[in-house]
Amino acid sequence: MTEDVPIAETRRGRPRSAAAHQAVLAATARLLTCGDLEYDDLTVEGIAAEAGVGKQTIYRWWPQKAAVVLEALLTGHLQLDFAQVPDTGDLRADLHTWVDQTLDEAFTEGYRSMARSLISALLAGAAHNEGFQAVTRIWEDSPVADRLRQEREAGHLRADLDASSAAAAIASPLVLRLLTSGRPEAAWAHALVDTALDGARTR
Amino acid sequence: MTEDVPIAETRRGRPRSAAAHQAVLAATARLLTCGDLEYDDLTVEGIAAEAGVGKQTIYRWWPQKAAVVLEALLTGHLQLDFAQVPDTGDLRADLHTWVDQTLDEAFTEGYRSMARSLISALLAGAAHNEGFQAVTRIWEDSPVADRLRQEREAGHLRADLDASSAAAAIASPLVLRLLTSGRPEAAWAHALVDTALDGARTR
Amino acid sequence: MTEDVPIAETRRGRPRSAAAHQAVLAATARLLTCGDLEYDDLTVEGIAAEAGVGKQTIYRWWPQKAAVVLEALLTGHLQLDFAQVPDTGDLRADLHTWVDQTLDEAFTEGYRSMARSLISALLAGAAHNEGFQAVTRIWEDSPVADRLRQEREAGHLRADLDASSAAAAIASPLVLRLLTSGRPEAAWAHALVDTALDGARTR
Amino acid sequence: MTEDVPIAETRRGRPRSAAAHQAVLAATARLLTCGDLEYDDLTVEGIAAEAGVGKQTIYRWWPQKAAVVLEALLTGHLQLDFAQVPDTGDLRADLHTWVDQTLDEAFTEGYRSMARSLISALLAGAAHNEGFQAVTRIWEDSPVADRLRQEREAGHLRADLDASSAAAAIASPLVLRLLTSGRPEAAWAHALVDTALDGARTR
DNA sequence: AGGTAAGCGAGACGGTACGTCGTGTCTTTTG
DNA sequence: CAAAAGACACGACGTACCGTCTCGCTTACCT
Repeated sequence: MTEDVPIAETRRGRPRSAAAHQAVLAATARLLTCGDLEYDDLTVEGIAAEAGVGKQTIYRWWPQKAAVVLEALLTGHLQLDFAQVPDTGDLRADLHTWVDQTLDEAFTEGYRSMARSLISALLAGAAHNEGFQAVTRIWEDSPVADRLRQEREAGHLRADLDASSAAAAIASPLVLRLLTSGRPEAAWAHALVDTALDGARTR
Repeated sequence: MTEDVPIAETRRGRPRSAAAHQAVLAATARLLTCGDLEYDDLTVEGIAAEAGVGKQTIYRWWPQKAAVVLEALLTGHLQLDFAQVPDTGDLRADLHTWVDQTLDEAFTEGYRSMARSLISALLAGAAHNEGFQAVTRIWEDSPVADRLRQEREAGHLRADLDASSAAAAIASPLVLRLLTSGRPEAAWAHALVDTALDGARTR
Repeated sequence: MTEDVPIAETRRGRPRSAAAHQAVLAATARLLTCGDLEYDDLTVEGIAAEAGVGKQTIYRWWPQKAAVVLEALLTGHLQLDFAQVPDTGDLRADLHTWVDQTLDEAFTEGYRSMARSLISALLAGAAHNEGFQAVTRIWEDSPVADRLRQEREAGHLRADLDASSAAAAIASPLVLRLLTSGRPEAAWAHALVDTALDGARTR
Repeated sequence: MTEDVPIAETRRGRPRSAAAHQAVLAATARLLTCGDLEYDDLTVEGIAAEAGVGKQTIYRWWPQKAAVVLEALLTGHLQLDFAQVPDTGDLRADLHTWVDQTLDEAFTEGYRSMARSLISALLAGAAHNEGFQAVTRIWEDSPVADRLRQEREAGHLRADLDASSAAAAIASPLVLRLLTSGRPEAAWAHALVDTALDGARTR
């Protein structure tokens, strides 16, 4: 996030306080996680206060609020991972289970506000900042993609399968539904898995 | 958006001005479309000024900025539709074409800021407002869903296919990519179509 | 205030409501008296609501808020009289008593807010409206003036005494002190009476 | 106005900008004096704009509009002093002259709107704010009081005369008249002086 | 060892927009 | 046809944050 290319160029003056840096990221994560704070309600002043840090210290190191959130995300202060895909040997059943689990978790109250925080951050930041593209990895490089790759190697799936794309076909619709507050029916979600596995065409 | 339950309950006092109502929606669309205005830069005061309307009139009828934008969207003042799916008889080729077209359009500058406007509005609003679920229709009831239904009726697709779900498997990943500013590679997008049609499994 | 000369001229349509007129004045007095409402906090909307009357009905008959208050004052809906001057035969003692009483009353909480309401109204109105000069009568034609006139007729005071002016010399300083929230010392107030009776010059 | 208790308590953070402080007072005086602005028409937003200052800066230091005006008054940014009392040796003639001058000045248009500004400020503020009692000094510590004190020391007036009280007996009625827009007759005003000097009683 | 160049918490600064409130006008239905 | 109800355009209110700017420190390198 912050350009840290100290090419032997020893900086003069007081060095950056690592403590302040961490405090900011931790405060950000704390506010988004525990509080009932949406991303939009998150303020730089609020972060500074929570972190016990001067506002200027934040502006010195991050160009905008979204950058703070993104760094909190990428450094793991803010966790937003999907559940693991179980492995019973039956891919279809495993993915159905994963989809159900994911929806269960997603529509748990605490999680949802955090998830929306993430996506709001993503959007607000991504609109103007190239670095934010990384966020798509969250669903495109999800455990689902790993499993699909693994099954492909085992020869159970098409050899030319684009695992990332196929994972996105399952996870992206779920993410968008998660954001719009309407929990989809299980059948709809299972159909996503079935379509991705079997295709729409008659076999 | 506005409760229109005309239970013969004749309202007293001056009736709501349809002109003001329309002026607000039109002004909103005008600002987002023609101007170089992002959703975040759109202000209630700005809408009121552009519409020649009192600020209070907006707050009287819409709880938040996002609701105004949503209504502008749903009433067609703000157009954000997907392209039509061409019909050459070859479903796969048609969908590939549609995907390419959609990405071309989406990564046109003017369109993108408007599209992000939509989704930001959606998110800010959807988090707390049940009415906003309607926004999912934009991609789940897209022309792709219609085409899939039509092909299913013609017997070219599985009879038990959930067309909405399958359309989402194609459109949702595109929407999310659109929001995160990184244009996906054509191969990735085509793979979405192929997975949806043929499935991941070996046939 | 309002021309109410319905000279047998049978008007068509719904007759003007005397009840509404009275209700407005009564509501005004009620709000200023009982409530903890200052004049500035008094609103036309508030009066209309309290009176169960349309806002327009008020604007139809009075040009401004101050005019309503003034009429309430002049018609006695709003009482703001000074205490009577006792008559023990000793003018000086009587005026000292009156001054003490007036201050006691004035610095009673309920009274003060009403009195300030009056004066605020007076000022707001008087600045732009000739009719408001009448308000000066409250202190210049106070019971003190009457008593001075009476004593002058009895030959106890100078025959050429301007009773109104002399009464003002006593009452006006009290009124201004009342408005500025600092209760004057009794000695200062008694000195007002003594100066007015004996003059500043050595005798 | 602002608590200036410099208890060696070194304040942290950026110190208050004296420039902004002065700019606000100057702008207030400028608007009330030069403009055709009544006190009621004076807005905090207007002051901020005229002063080139953020609105919050005003609210940070003054609780209400009236307090700004009062401070402008007390610091001399806004001049509202009475004329000097001439000194020809003849006290009565001098006071008559002063009264006439004061009324002439008071009923000059420019002055009056400013004067009402003062009193409106006074009232709105004084009702709830102890600090506003200072305003009474404007008429009770007027040049008249000084002159009376001086004459008392010279033995021309009663040794026990309360000069402040006697000055109030002359000035307060004038102030109230000034506020209620009716210019009193000269005779009435002269009678005030005569009563204050000679008393009402027959000598 | 002292000088000096940052960084630090704090918080005031000029701004912009917020969402609310009150004004005085207007347009309905009701009596 | 006036009165009630209440929506309307307008504009000020007081608040919340923005991103910038002093302050008086503290820290750690560099003479």
